[in-house]
Amino acid sequence: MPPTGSFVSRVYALVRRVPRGRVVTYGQVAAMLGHPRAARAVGTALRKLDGPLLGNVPWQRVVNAAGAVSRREGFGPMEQRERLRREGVRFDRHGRVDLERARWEPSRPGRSGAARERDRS
DNA sequence: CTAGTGACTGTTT
DNA sequence: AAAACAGCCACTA
Repeated sequence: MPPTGSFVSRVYALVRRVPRGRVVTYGQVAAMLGHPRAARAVGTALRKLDGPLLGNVPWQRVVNAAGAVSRREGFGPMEQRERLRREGVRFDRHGRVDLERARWEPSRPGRSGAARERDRS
């Protein structure tokens, strides 16, 4: 387990708050934690996810600035894309998410409420 | 303390 | 649109 209060544990804590069907970017997470230039370190943190945390941290909801699933060692982006699809996240033909629509921001209302009203028009 | 190591990102080819 | 580059960073050996 990462030390309480460490950058890594704070990344996990934040990602846990991302709702189903919504995504955030590495850079966004870094910025929200007060380290706007630590996007890469966020990826490093998620890469080390294991044990019980794997089941408690919705790591699939973190994508890169282009809205795509980043490449990594081990397994391909298949699993992450599948997990997101299962939550209702749509991908375009380039395998990218429409961040304008799916990006989650704590301040911004979710799919229910004002946002739905806004999208109708 | 020094040197890598990437689930990153904005800029430039 | 895609690839190469160059900063950036927490973490690890």
